[in-house]
Amino acid sequence: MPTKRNRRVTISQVAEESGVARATAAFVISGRAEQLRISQQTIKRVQAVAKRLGYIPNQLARGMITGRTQVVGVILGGVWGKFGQYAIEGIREVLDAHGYTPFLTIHSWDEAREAREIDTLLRMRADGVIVMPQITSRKECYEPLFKQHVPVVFFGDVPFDIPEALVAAWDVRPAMRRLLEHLAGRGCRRIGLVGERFFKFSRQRYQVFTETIRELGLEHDPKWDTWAEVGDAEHPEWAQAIAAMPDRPDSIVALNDNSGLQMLDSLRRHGLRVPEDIRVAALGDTIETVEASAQLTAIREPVREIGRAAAALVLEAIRNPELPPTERLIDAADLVVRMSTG
Amino acid sequence: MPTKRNRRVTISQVAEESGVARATAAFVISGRAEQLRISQQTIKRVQAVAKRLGYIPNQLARGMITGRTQVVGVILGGVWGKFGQYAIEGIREVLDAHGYTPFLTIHSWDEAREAREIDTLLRMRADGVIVMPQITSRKECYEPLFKQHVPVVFFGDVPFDIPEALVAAWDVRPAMRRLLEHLAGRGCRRIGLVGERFFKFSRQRYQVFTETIRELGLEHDPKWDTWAEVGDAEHPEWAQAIAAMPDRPDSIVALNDNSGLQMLDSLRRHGLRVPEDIRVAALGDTIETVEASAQLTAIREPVREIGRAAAALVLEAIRNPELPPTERLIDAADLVVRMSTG
DNA sequence: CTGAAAGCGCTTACAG
DNA sequence: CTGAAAGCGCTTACAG
Repeated sequence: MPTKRNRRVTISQVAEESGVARATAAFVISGRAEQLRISQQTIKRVQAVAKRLGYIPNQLARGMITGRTQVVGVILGGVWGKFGQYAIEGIREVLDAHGYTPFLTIHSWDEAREAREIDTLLRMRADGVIVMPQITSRKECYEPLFKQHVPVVFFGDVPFDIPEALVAAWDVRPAMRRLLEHLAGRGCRRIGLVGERFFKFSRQRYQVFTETIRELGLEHDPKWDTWAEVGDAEHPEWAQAIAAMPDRPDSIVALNDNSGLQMLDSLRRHGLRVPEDIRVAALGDTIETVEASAQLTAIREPVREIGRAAAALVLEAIRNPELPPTERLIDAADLVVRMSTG
Repeated sequence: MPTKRNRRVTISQVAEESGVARATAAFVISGRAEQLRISQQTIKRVQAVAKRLGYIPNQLARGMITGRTQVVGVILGGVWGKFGQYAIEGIREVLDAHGYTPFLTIHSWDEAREAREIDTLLRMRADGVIVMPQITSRKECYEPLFKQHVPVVFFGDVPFDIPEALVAAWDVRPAMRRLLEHLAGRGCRRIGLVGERFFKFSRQRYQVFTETIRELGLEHDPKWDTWAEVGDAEHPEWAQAIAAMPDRPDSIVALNDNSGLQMLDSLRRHGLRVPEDIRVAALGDTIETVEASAQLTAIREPVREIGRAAAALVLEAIRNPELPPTERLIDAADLVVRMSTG
């Protein structure tokens, strides 16, 4: 018989080779040697042997014992655009500092896929999960995580049927104000809106929108609003009603850049010139569609910061299972002026 | 004392609740019930109980026993551009079909980061690794994987000091031919080149370039060539020499789109008009820099297909540790004509 | 510091 | 099918 393949160096071998007890070696390796008042000399020796033998701790075994894998699942939509990169970097920065590893997965904007990824993370016994929810996913999708008491932090937004959750997201109030002031500065007075109803925060953003309109003394008529009813579909017909209005708005605020880009496209199809006839500005600047977004005035979402907040929150929840529902809101209002507002 | 947190349902509980032996339950759950000639009735019962209890197998425990985690580490540069998305989708498609899970990590074009990610995958006992090597990384970086006999498949290219490896990459010969024929069709005769020396395949691409030049009866003078000596740095000075040449080339082929984009920029800085004075065309169309790449004629790299090949190869290597060094080359020559060739 | 021991949740031969 | 058992590699309390 050949020797068993993949036979790795174990802590027992390190102990034996060092001439110490297994417990001693284990304490040295896990960096808690002081607890046992182990001499510096012994520590050095064990460390040297571990290095020489190429010892690499088995996280599986560790996880079995401690009940902690030190892994946090991260479910993204996909790896398009800068959004994902910044989000990951922010998340990783914080997890790293606390000895946790992100386990990155991707739902590709597919509900079934998202459910599968969640199942995988559950089997892998991730200690917690950070998820950018798929736009049509509902509470049911995350139920398995809740049932197993795996802390879930929602990144950016929450399905609206999950009223209480751990959330790290953008505080859009300052951004909304900045956006509307920018439009007002361009002479706009009559402000319409375009957005997607699916998420809780999208709805809250609408409220922020109407409140800010009022504060700034601008006009808003709900009949100028356009709401997407389906997830990813395109909406070339959106601007049809707007184009036909005698008293149409002079500008449109988009609750996210995706709907802003689609509105931009739709306005043109229906013969409206941007920015001459109508201006468009969006919350969020994730640049999914590149050429188009180069034309859309928008406010950058502080993705990296939200990533950090999300990671910090999931770690808190891992440490304290009793942590109540929490919303961490990051404000930022970094305006990028482009063609769509002239 | 509170009950221990995170206490999950175990196979023993499923067995007990089903009134069968633990071994029986284990066989049913792992889908090998026939081996023990377990009755359909028992199978149904155990499955029903498992479902009712919300049993989720512990992959850690499984991995401990079998020596296989069913996890394949995937190390990408980052999640910018379409490249990553397509690569992941291709990889996942194949891994999924074989019961493996991709463990996605990102080196962010940082050598130290790449080494850390590798260490993490080693601790997690990934069964194999697919890596898009960081451009300046050398053999040393992957040594820990080799030492532990973890199969490594290089995606797209290999550091040049690793002569023998498992590789899934693009067969650029047909693409090169297509690109040069396209340039010839635009009246080009004198072809220069720009590229990065760091990788093995970049070097091979040069050979393919010169051979194809010869086959097509085109001209090439090595003094027209530009080689990047450093990784990610920008090279605004690149075109200086070219602009000054009395007998300069009428077109430049880039060995990847990044160097093509930089050359495009550099040519303009030095007063050359593209495509009037000089044309540029690239191998690879990963669209990292968006606005710029909208101008660069290029041939798409078959990233999704390479992903599939890479995944298939790593699975073979996991099954057969004796698998000799292998190169899986995918050919594709999907030309996208843009401004840079007029 | 040592040494023996229990136990994490599972797989897997083995005798019945 | 059952039942008892070994073992994967580790952590962790415990008596010395």
